[in-house]
Amino acid sequence: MANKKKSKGRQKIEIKRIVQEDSRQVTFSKRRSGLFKKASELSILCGVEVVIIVFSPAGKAFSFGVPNVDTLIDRFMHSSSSSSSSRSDGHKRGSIKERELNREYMDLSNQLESEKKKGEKKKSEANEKQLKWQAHLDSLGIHELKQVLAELEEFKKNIVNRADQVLLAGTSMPPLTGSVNNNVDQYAFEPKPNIIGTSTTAAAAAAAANGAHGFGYNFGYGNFSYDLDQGFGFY
Amino acid sequence: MANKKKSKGRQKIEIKRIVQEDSRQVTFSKRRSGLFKKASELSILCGVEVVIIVFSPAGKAFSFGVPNVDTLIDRFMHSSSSSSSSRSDGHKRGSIKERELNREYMDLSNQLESEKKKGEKKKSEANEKQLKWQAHLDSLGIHELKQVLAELEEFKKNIVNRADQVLLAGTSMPPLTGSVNNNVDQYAFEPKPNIIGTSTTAAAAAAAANGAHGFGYNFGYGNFSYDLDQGFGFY
DNA sequence: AGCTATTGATAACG
DNA sequence: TCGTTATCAATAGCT
Repeated sequence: MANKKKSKGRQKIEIKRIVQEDSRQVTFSKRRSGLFKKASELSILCGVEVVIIVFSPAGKAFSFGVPNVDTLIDRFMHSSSSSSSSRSDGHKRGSIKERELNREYMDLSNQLESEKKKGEKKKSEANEKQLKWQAHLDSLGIHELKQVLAELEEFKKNIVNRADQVLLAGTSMPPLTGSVNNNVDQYAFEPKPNIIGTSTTAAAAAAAANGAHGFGYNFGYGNFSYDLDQGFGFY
Repeated sequence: MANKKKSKGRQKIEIKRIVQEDSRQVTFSKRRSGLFKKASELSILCGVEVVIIVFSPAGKAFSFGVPNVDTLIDRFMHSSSSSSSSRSDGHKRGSIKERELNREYMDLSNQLESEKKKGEKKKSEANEKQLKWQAHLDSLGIHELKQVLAELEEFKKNIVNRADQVLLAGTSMPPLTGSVNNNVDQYAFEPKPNIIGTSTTAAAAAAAANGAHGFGYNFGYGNFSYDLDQGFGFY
């Protein structure tokens, strides 16, 4: 049958950090390109000036500007409070308009996010979950398995971080970090980050997404589970 | 029934200045919106920082920035400039020198860290799970954490084994050992004090879930997150 | 501000 | 990184 598809074509994706390094890099490249193109079109179609700057995690800056980046940035800074440090505490001159816009984006993203909720039952015994997990594993392709592995790595790193933390705070023992892939994220476990503006922790909306097809892994300290919709967890 | 089309739908257009005042305005509005959305997605998907400024002919400035417009512009200016683009096909990226960027990035993070924390709690099932998880982790001593790690390793092995099976059974692929380069990003909502024009910042809910308040892990099949206010959770 | 019909962008693969 | 293709997402033209 000549119905052999050459590829699955574009698939829908959730807007959240791409874990796989290479995929993320590819997407970054493609989308940055697309973004610049869009900006270009906007400027031409509507006769407006646009500047975009993108900082990659590595610290590289990619910029785009019509008619010219520097000029526009200059103008922007002169037309607004150029004092760079004035955001120590949340909102300032919050106009109604900006508030609305913020909300707009919130809603927008919420839509994208809440799309993954097709809640079902949940909560079954660990054994049952484990069986499902096995079944699930069997159904995964190599790519998906790699994905899960990658995620697991991240998960592990944070436990390691937590361990290091404990060590630093208390007894003195050799850090676990040494035995694990370093490259440990600095912001991992210990909470410090904070948000400046509004923002209702989106966990709420997502939280509604109640369980589903999960599976679990039982061990000494509890039931470690992984849920298709909810991810890893302890019970 | 005469299947009357409700509209001609989208038609192909040339990328050149839209003459019709009204249409141009509408397009400006729509496309600007789309551009910001794309930027938001790029920042979330790839964990990068983005800033966009659009000057309307009237002199209004519309801006978008993750995590914050001013900060990024400052960084950009301090790191040098250049690299612009003009006209239609403006795919262009300019490499900016980096070096100090890392340090500045750190400073930025520290600033964000010292921000005030707002406490708001929501009760839901998921939230309870988060609390449980947090409590669980906190209660663990270094020894237990090591145990968890060990279990995690075993857990991983199972996945790897499964992957190997897949590999053996199917096409051959490169070794399956994905070390993940994690980079928890911090986003902040922060309306820019733009005098003229509207300013938006939108990491949106997805970003919040991804690390604004704490940090998040995105699993391909679910999420696992830690929030300053809500602790660990999955959804 | 909504609604489609289409075009345009791009995720998954080779 | 580049090319292909199937899909998904953005949006031009109307109301």
